[in-house]
Amino acid sequence: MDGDASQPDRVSRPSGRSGGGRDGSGKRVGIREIAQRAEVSTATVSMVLNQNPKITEATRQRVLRVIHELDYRPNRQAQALSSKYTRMLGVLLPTLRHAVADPYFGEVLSGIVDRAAKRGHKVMLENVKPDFIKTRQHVELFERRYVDGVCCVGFADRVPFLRELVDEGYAAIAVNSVFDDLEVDHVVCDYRGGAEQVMTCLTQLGHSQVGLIHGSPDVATQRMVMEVFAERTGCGGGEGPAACMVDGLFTERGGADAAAELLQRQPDLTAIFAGNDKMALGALHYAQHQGMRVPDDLSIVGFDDIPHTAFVTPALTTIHTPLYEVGALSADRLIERIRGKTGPVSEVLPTHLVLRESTSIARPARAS
Amino acid sequence: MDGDASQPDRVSRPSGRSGGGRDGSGKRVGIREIAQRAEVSTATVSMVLNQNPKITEATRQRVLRVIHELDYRPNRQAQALSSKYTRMLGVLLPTLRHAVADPYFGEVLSGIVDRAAKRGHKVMLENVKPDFIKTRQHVELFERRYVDGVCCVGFADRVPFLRELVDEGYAAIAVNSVFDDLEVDHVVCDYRGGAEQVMTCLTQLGHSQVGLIHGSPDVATQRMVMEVFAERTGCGGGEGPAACMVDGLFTERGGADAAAELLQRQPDLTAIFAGNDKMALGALHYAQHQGMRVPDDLSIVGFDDIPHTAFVTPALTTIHTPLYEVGALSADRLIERIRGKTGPVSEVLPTHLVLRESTSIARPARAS
DNA sequence: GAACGATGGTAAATTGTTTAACCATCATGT
DNA sequence: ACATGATGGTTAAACAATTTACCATCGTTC
Repeated sequence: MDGDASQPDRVSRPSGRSGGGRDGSGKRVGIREIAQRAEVSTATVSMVLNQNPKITEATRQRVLRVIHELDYRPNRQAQALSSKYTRMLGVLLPTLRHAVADPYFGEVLSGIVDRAAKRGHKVMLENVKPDFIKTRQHVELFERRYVDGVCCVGFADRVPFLRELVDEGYAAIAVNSVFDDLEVDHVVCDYRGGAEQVMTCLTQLGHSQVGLIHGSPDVATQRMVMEVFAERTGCGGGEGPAACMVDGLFTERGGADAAAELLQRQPDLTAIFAGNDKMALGALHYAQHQGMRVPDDLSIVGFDDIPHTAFVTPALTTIHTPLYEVGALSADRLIERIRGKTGPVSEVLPTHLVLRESTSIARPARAS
Repeated sequence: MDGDASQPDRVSRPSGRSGGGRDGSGKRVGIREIAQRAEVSTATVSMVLNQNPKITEATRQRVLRVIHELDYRPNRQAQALSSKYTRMLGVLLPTLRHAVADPYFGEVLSGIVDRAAKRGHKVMLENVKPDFIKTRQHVELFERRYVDGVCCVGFADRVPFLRELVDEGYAAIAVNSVFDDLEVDHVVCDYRGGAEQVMTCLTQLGHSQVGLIHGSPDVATQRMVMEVFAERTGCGGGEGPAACMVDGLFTERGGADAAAELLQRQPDLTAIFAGNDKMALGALHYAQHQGMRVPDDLSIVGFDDIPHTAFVTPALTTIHTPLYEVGALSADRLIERIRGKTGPVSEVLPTHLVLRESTSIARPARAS
């Protein structure tokens, strides 16, 4: 998939295992034994391991043969110690417990882990609780040489630790989030574009009274959705709280409550747009519970296209966000940055509308 | 929480940062500089770091002061290289992509990460795909000294790699799973007990026609549920497939399909017991979709008590499994095993019934 | 006062790689 | 014939800790 020569020391499995890479006396075999048996220096072996082109094909083969014979595997700690890199990526997640349980994070995390593995890197997980920052674990990660770089997933604006890392010159990337007052590498889905598509779709279906359930406005991507919504509806652009939008806290429960609030404020609402699928599902649940028919009485649109949305009845119309790819690309870009590639990274991946069953033409406006 | 002196080298943050642990010339400060400035040997500093009681309180303080002044942080790779331990745990998950999206794994994983952190360990994530085994990454994890031990979460019976690890003498623990033909440390919830409670509850409510939606019979914990179910209902103990139980594949979709199958086979069913909550939710969804009233027409019981179950309508009666604790305890036991504690580990954590709204007294049997 | 064991510390070896600097050897251009 | 530049390696010094002997000192005990 990528012609990337970035798995230096992965050597294919030897045919005859001789006890898991130990020599006769039971001691682990090291680079020295290989060098000895192949009648070369350890430097040469190291260069073979790292595919240094300086080495002739002939000697390369000779060394490789011995490596296979002795089932030699380089010690990662030693490699990390003497080389500049640990080949370990950190993934920072807030409140891991609930984050990991979310399909959203599952996709992103898988993308990161898979791509990192493909590039010869491992991934370490960190649960970022307030205590984590307070004890300065985030810099410790770098200063103690645990990792070469970190992926930050799911943080809201007020995370000073990210700024600190960037300032110190450590490699960090924001995964599917942006921070407008901070220049940090990031890979995000096109939330703005997605929101536009939703609004266009709803408009075409004749919906003029639309409510928005957004996640925390501390999250820049949610603000984008709010902005687009405000531009398109003319409601909510101002300073104070607007009648047409309610915070759904990113959760199903919150989405349900927000839907209740919206419908109470504006009973003539014909459509609800939610900033993520969980909130949309909550709204759907609430509406059905209230005896409303979706989509006949109320159209609902989500955001993210988590797997579950296709299963629920009616299947949810939503915006597909390529979260797995976001994770994968983040890992790629982070690794490049680690390897010294400079220049700001700012990738925006396209989103698209997935039209399913939870949307339809607006019901005629109630006679007033 | 634990009086465990197992975070040797975490030193509290220095007051005056002098540039992130670098000396005047911009070079990272090492144990040598500390030793020099404190007028002791590097061995002494190392011993202070590792809380070796051999060191006098007076010198300990002197060294500590210098450590704080210079903002020194020991290099983890070097520590790992020269000591016997990496202080890294691996977590092996099958098909990470979907696994992580599951609240089940979220809880377990959080438990592992939190407890590991508390014990001064980091956690590495591995996505176990067929290729992972084929390229023998599982042994590489140990032989290349990536990890000291691994937690295996969510694997079915036929995972030869676990046996191999155990045979080679590597530290591994099965998290919430058991393998009856393999003696490996494990920490599990009491599935048998949970199933008994469910059956007792249903019996008391007067349900005599109960169907079971189980997960893959390749998973020992599901087999336990199946066995208890068979004992209590007298159905399904034999060899061939029984009318009263269907495989729900652990998914919502599968649960829905299984419910359809069960109800078609036995229209007089008054209750369905599912081996996990997702399948139960699928069954619930199907039943409601068919116009059945839950719990009036059909009682449904799940297993695991994932957060979502409390939110759905009707809220699901289920068995609470302490998954976070399972993860945490697994990390504990694994670390103990790594440190040389021998003897098989076999912890069974109690489960309990959470009675919510999806169960009620059985509807009267249809007049035949 | 000599022998002895504890106490608190040190010097030096060890861990297993990478890498910078150096060095033959050989083909090439002048 | 000779300086020149690649080519393909080697030597030895990092890398940054831990750990194993070993050692001096001191307080006891007989």
